[in-house]
Amino acid sequence: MAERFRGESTHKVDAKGRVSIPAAYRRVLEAGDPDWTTGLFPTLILVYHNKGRKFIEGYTVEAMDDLEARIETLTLGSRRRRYMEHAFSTQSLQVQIDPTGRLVLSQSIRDKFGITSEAVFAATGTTFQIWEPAAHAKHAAHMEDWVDENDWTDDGKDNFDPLVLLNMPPASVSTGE
Amino acid sequence: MAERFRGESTHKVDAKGRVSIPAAYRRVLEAGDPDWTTGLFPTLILVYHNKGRKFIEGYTVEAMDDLEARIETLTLGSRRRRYMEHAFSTQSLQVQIDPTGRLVLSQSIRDKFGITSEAVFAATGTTFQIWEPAAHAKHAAHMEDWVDENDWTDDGKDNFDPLVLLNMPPASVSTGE
DNA sequence: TTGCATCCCATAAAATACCATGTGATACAG
DNA sequence: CTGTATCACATGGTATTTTATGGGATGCAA
Repeated sequence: MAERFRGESTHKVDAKGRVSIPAAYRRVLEAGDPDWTTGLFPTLILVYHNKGRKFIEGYTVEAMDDLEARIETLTLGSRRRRYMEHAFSTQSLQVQIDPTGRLVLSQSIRDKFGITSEAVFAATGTTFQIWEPAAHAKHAAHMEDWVDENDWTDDGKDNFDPLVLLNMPPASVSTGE
Repeated sequence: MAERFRGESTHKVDAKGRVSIPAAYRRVLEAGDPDWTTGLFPTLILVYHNKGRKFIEGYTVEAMDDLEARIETLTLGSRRRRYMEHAFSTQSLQVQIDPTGRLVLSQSIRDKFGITSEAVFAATGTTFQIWEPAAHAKHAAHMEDWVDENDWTDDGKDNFDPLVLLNMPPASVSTGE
């Protein structure tokens, strides 16, 4: 099992757009970069399409290879495939961590996500997200609200445990075609 | 079946947030870390989301792999899935036991759970919990109250045996979507 | 020449490694 | 068995190393 991104933290973004990547994430990026060896600085991929999301998504080289392999299983020339390419190839960029553990977010990307002096890093396992702090807070509150709106168990709303979410049949989704 | 955490104990937390892990738990953590061999120090995962709970939860590497595999069966992009990722990846961290059998709880985590000079460790089988002592006492009392409030058998409240709890159909849950 | 993007250097605070001790449990020799 | 040596555990302190963050100088391209 590949190493996974864990944890969340907030970091300063300076006038040049430099941000420190949480040290714990660096270990994962190193492990997920086939070309990395001690002394080198790992490469990662940032996906900045923002259809339905307000964060930049960070992938290890390995994780992006996997995702691309999955995209390539879609029918060549299909809309779905073109859209995935648009979202994950066109609107992404490959960057390298600098010697002090930082990466640079260009002005245009910062503008796109409203990032100014600080950014929140939130891990989700195989990827991590970079958010404008207020947007992240709002998103987190949204998720809590969703949980609060439902009565998940016979044990009262105050005793919700996320694990009950595993005890249910998956929700169905439309295929869109 | 993997080894299981058992027992409870209280340990000092020093100014740096260091706490000894009960020696008995260490054996379980070692057994549950695929990379561990004699002489090494096992890795574990701490989950600190506190929706409906007031404790930090400790997982072996193996137990967390299992949980993640289950999370990955949820539909990618569904609310449920995102919530699980938020709870168990974003609000978690991987740590390693140090040579003296301790782990470090950062200031922010200690603040979140009100932990200051002492912490209670309580085993629950596949995971263990870390509590602020007073919160743990309250929680324990709460559980006893719950038992006392119900008439479980025809044998009178003073003759309650927890094993009767096994003689009941599981409670149903809502799907929330 | 002005706006960026790099590279190099600097530093305070935080995290980690390293070393030390008392104490209780355990093993072992006599 | 019984005194003693050994070991594991819980806990404390100090020394190093990593982080996170800042600034300036350099190169280049619009």
